Amino acid sequence: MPTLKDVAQLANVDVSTVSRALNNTAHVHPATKARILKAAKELGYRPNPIAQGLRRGRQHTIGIVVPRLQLTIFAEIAQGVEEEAQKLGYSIIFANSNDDPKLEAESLNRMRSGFVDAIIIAGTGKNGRLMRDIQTEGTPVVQVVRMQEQSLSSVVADYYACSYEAIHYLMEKGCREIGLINSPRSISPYKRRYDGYRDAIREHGLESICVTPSSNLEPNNFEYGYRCAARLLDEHPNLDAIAAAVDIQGLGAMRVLHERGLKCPDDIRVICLTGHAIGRMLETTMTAMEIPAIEMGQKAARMAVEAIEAQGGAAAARQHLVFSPTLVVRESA
Amino acid sequence: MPTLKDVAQLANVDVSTVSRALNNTAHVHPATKARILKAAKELGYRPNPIAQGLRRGRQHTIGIVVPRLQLTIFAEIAQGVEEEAQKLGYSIIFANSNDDPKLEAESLNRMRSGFVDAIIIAGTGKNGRLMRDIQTEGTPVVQVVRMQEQSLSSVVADYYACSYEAIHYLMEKGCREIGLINSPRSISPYKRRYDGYRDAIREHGLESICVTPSSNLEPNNFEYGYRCAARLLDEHPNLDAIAAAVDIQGLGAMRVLHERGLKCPDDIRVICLTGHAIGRMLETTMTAMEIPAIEMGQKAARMAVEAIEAQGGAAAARQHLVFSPTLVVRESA
DNA sequence: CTGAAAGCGCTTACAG
DNA sequence: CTGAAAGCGCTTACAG
Repeated sequence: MPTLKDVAQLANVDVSTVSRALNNTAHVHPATKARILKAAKELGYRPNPIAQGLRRGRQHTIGIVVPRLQLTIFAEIAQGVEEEAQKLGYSIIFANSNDDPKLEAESLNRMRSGFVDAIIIAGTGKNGRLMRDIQTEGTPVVQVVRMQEQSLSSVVADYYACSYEAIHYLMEKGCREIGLINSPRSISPYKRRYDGYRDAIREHGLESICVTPSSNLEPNNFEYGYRCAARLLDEHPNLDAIAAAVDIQGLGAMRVLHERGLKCPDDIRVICLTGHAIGRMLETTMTAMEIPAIEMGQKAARMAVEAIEAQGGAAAARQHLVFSPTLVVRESA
Repeated sequence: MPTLKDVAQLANVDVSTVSRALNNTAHVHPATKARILKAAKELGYRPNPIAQGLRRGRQHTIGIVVPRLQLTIFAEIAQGVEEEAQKLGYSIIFANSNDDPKLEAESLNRMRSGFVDAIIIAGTGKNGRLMRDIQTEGTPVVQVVRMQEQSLSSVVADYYACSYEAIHYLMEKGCREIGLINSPRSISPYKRRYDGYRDAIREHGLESICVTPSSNLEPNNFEYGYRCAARLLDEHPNLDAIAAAVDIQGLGAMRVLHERGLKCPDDIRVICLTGHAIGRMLETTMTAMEIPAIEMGQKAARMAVEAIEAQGGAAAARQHLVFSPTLVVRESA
C-alpha cells in the first residue's frame, strides 16, 4: 500500500503539500497539483482512513447493534441504516446482541473508545446506564425500534397505535374474543402493544385474553407463536381473533389454525401488530399493521450523522421520532 | 476519554511502561504494575483500538459484503459471521451491494486501505479483478455462498447436488414434468443449480422446463417466483412439480397454487433447492434442500481469521469448503 | 525493570 | 504557495 510519503517522494514535494492537494484544503500551484495527482494515480494511492480517523478524531463509522437479523424486522432496519450511511459517507460496524445484556455491553464497549462516531441500537433495556455514559462521553447514541431511555434520541413506531387500531379493526369485523400473543412487557415496545390492546378491549367492555407460556421460550419466534396460539385456542373455544405482536409469531398462529382445519378469516381472524415484507408472501396473506422498517433505519442513520456533525456546534438536541403504522388489510383478517 | 498518557501521569511512569503493564508484554515490577492497574481503573482507561490498529497494522475487523439482508439467506450468513468473529475478537464492518457491481466496488474499496483485515463476500461476480488485487495486497478475501474466483478461498454449498438430488426425489415421487424457477445463470450458484437440474432431467430422458420472464425483474424475490410459477402453469398444463432456486421464489410459487386452488403435494409438488429457516414456518410447510447458512457464515469467519493470522508465517493456502445440502421432507413435496 | 525515542499514516497550525 | 514540525494514541526496538 503506497502512502502519502511515497506520493510526496515521487512528486518531489513535502507530504503536507500532497495532503493539501489531495484534500483541496488549501491553494496548491496548479503545476505541482497536477504532478501530485499524477503521482498519486500512478501509485494507486488511497488514503488510509485509519490514520485519517486517528488524526481527525472521527472515523466515519456508525455502530449498529440489534438482537438478531434472521427473520426479524432488524434485517430491514440494518439494511436501511447501511444504505443511508453509505450515502452519507459512513461505514457500518455491525453486532448481534442476541438480546443478551452481557453480549450487548461487550459490543457497546468495543464500539466506543473511538472506534465509532455514533451508535444505533435496538437494545435489551438493561444497559441504559452504559448507553448514557457513551452519549455523555461524546458518542451519540440513537435508539431504534425499542426506546428505553428518554435522554437518548430514538426512532420507533407507535406500538400503542399498532395494537389499539388493530383491535378496533377486529371489533368492527365483529370479533369479541380476541387473544393476544405478545413478548415480555419488560421490553418497552411490547409493553406499549399490551397497553393499546388492553385499552381497546376495555373500551368495549370486553375481556383481555393473554397467555404466557410457562416454559422460558425465546419469545420472538415461530414456536412461541405456535404454542401461544395453541393455548389460546384450547382455553377459549369461542376465540374469534388472534393478534400477534410480531409477524413471525403470527406465522406460528396461522400454522396452528391450518393444522386444526380452521380457516382465516372465516373461522378466526389473525392480525399482526407490526408487520413487514413477509406478510404479503404467504399462502393466506396476512393482515397487519405495517411499519416502515427500512425508512426507520434510514432515518436513524440520518439522525446519527446529524448528531455527529452537530458536535462542536450547538449540541444536537435529542429527538424522538415516532412512525405511525398503517393498517394493511389482506386475507387473514 | 483518558489516554495512556493520563494513566502514565497518574501512576508516575512512562507511557511505555503502562503499555507493557497493560498488555503483559514484558516484565513490570509488581508494585509499579499494581499502581498502573489502579490508575487505569480509576480513570476508566480503555485502549483506543484505532491507535492500536494503526501501530500494529491490524484492525481486528472483518468486512462483509452481501447483496442484501431482507428475507434472504444472507441475514443468516451475516449473523453467523458476526457471532464467530465476535468470539475470535473481531468486529464486523457490514455493507450491502444490492447486487450492483458499482456499489460493490465502492464498498470493497472503502474496506481495503487498512480498514479491514479480511473481507468476506457474496459477490456479484463482476469485481473478480478487484477482489484478487485486494488479496494480493495482503487482505485475505473469502467468498461465501457464491464462488466465482478459483484463486480465492470460499465457503459454499453444493448447488449442483441441491438440484440434482431434489429432482431425483421428485422423480421418485412420480413427477415427470418438473419446472425450474431459477435466477440468472451468470451468478455461479444458479448456473450450478441449472446444471444439476438439467443432468437429472436428462438421465431420465425427460425434458427441461425453464422460464425466464421477459421483464427484467429482480430475480431473488417473491414476485419473480410468482410470475415464473404462473407462466410454468400456463404453458405446461400437466406440470406436476416446481423446483425453486431459493425459498422466497418458492413462496411465490405456493401463492400461485393457492390462488388457482391447487393443493400441495396432491395436485403439484413444490421443492426449494436451497432452503433455510422459513420453510418450516408456513401453512403448508416446504420441502427443501437445506443448507446450513449460519454454520457457513461461522466457517467463513474462521477461515478469514486463519488467513489473517497466518500472514507473515506460511502464507495460508486457499481453501474451498463445500457443504452438502440435506433433503428435509415436509408437506409441499 | 524502566525510560526516551522513533514511528504507524495522516492533518494542520506555524513560518516563510 | 510550500516546507518543517508537532501531534492523534499507541507499540516496540534500543539503551541503560
